[in-house]
Amino acid sequence: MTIDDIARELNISKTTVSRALSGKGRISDSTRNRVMSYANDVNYKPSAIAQSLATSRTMNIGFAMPSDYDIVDMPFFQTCLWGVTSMAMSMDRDVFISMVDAIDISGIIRLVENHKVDGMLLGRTYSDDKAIAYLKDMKIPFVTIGSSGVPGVVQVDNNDYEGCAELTSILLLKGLKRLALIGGNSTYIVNNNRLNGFLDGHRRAQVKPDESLIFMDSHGSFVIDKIVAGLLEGNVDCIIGMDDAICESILTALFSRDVRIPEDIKVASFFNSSLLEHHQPQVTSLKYNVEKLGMTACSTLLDVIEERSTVMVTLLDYEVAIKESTKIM
Amino acid sequence: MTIDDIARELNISKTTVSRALSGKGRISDSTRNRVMSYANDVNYKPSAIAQSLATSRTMNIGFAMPSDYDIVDMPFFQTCLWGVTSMAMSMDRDVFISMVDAIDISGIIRLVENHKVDGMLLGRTYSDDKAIAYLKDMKIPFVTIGSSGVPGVVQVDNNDYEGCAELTSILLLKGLKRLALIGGNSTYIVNNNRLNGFLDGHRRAQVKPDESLIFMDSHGSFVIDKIVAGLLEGNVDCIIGMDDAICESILTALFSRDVRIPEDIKVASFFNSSLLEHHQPQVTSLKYNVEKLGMTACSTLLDVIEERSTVMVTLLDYEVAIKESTKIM
DNA sequence: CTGAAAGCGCTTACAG
DNA sequence: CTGAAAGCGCTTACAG
Repeated sequence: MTIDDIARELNISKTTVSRALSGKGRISDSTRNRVMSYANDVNYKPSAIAQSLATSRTMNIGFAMPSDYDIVDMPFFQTCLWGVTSMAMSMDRDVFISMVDAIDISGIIRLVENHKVDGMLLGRTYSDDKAIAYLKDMKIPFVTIGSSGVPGVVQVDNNDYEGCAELTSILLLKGLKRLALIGGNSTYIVNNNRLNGFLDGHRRAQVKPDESLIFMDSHGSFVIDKIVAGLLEGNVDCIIGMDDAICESILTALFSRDVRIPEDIKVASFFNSSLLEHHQPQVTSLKYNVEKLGMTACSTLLDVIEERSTVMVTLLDYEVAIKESTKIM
Repeated sequence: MTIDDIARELNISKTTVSRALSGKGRISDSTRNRVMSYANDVNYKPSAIAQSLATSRTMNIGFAMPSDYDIVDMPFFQTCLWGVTSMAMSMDRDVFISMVDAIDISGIIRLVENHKVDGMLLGRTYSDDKAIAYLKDMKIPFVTIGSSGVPGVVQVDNNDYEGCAELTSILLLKGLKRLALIGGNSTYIVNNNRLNGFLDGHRRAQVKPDESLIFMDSHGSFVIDKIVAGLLEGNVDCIIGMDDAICESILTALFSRDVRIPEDIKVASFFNSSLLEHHQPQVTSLKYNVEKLGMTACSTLLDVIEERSTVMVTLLDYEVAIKESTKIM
C-alpha cells in the first residue's frame, strides 16, 4: 500500500495525497478528509525509508551505550535509555543502539557513515573522548549525557556540584562537623564536580574542610575497608561515599566491625540507586531523576538536529533525601 | 558523495559503479579496481537509506527489551543485547531498540509499521504474548529469546531443562538425597522447564523426589526467609534456588541464622549471575553464556529473514559449576 | 486548491 | 563487460 495506490483509488494525484497526509501546503478540507479517512481505513503507513530519502532526514537517533560499565552502573544506563526511547517515541523518532567504549567507537562510525541517524547521544563521556572528536569532525549533531569539558559540546547532566554542596552544607549545619569523603577515580569529571561541591558546601556553612579526611581514587572494597578502619581510629562524624557503590562498601566495612549507624557514626552518599534503596537503616543521599535525564538528553538532541536554539549545558535538579543514617541521636 | 559523482569522475555509468561496489554482475577487474580504489580514496559510503528503498531490505533489526524487568534481570538483558549488537554489526546490520512490556507493544508496532526493520528479536516472552501474536499476524520475521510455547515460533534459549536435570542428578549422586527447591512464578515457562529438569534429575539418579520440599511461586525475600526457616526444622541436605535472586535470599536467610555453608547445609542455584559471583563461599550453580545467547538469537533471526533453513528451537549449552557451597565435609 | 515532473541515491532487469 | 532506463515510495518547487 503506497501513496500511489491511494491516489489511484481516490482519483487524485499523489501530490495531493502527500499534502493531505503531511498537512503541509494548501488543500481543501474535503479532499484532505477523504484522503485521511481512506488512509485510515486501509491502515496506510508511509514508508519511513522513502520519506528519509526524499527529505534526507532519517528520523532516527543513535544511543551510544558504554560497554565497559561496572555492574553498578547498569541501572543508570538502562533507566537513561528508557527515558531516551520514550521521549524519542513521543517525538516520532526511533533509536539505534550501539555499544562503545573508550577505545572502540566503530559502532558509532557505522551508524554515521551509513547515514542511518540524524544525530547521536553519548551515554558516557571519557577524557580525550574519541566519539566526541569524531562527531565534531563529521559535523554530526550530538549531545553528551554527563560533562565532557570539551568547549562547544552540548551536554545534559545532573547537577552534581550543587547537589553535593547542598547535602554537605546540610550535614554541617546539623552539627556534623567532621565529614570524611571517599571517592573514586579523580580523572572522571563527575567525581571532580562532586569533590568541588563538597568543598563549596563547607564554604557555605563556614566550616573549614579537613583535607586529611578526603580520599580520592579509592578503588575496590578492600581499599575502602582500610580507609574506613583508619577513619574509625580518629574523630569523624560522618562518612560520605561519592557514589552508591563506594557507599555500599563503606556500609559493609562498618557492619563487619559492628559499628552502628547512626548511633556510632553517620553515613551518606552523593549518589543513590537501587543498591542503597533497600538498605537498613535508610541512607541519606542525593537522588537524581535518571529517566528525566534521558528524556532531556533526547529532546535536547532533537533541538540540535532541528537547529532550534539550545543551551549548551543543561543541569538537572537533584533531591536531598535525609534519612536515618544521618540522624542525630 | 554519491554513486553519480564517482561515475562522472571516472567517466563510466553509475550502473557500473554500483556493480563494482556490490560485486554483483560481470565486471572487468580493471574497472572494478578503478572504482574501488577511487571510492576508497574519497571514503565513499553508500547511503543505506537509498539501498533500502531500492532493495526493500532495511538491514536493520529491532530488539524488544522488556521494560518491566526486575533489577536482577538487568545484567542478563544487557549482556544479551551486547551479544546481539556485536553479531549484528559483524553481519552488517544495525539494531533498533524498543522498550516493551506484557501489555504495551507500541514500540514494536512503530518499528514494523514504519518499515524500519526486517525482523524483530523478542528479549522476553510472556504467556499469551501480544508481540508474538502481532508479529505472526503481520508476517514479520522474528525470533524469541526464551521459550514461547507457541507453535511455529523460532526460538533460542538456554537449555534449562537439561542443565537442571544434570545438576540435580550430580548433587544426588554426591549423596545429597534430600533436595529442597525454591522457585518463582510457576506460570513462567522457564521456571517450569527448570522444575521438570529437577524432577528428571531425580529420575536419572533413581531417587524419588520429595514433593513437600518443592516450593514454587515464592515471591520476595520475606516469603523465602520463612520457607528456609521451615526447612531448617526438617531434614534437608541442600537448598536449591531456581534463580540467582532466590538463591541470594536463601543465603541471606541462612546467614542471619548463623547456619554455616556447606558445613550445616548445602546451597546451589539453577542460574548464575554477578549477584552470586562474589559470594563467599562460592555457590554451586548452572552457568550459561548469555552473550552467546544474544549472538545466536541474532544470527538465527538473520537466517529467518534471509529465508535460509533454520531449526525452530535452538538450545544452548550450560556449564555445571560445582563450588564450595555443596562440598561434602 | 491541485497536478505533472523532477529528484532523493541506490539496484536491477533488459539490451547491446 | 557496460550502459540507458525504470523503479523503490516519498517530497517539493513550479505551474496553473
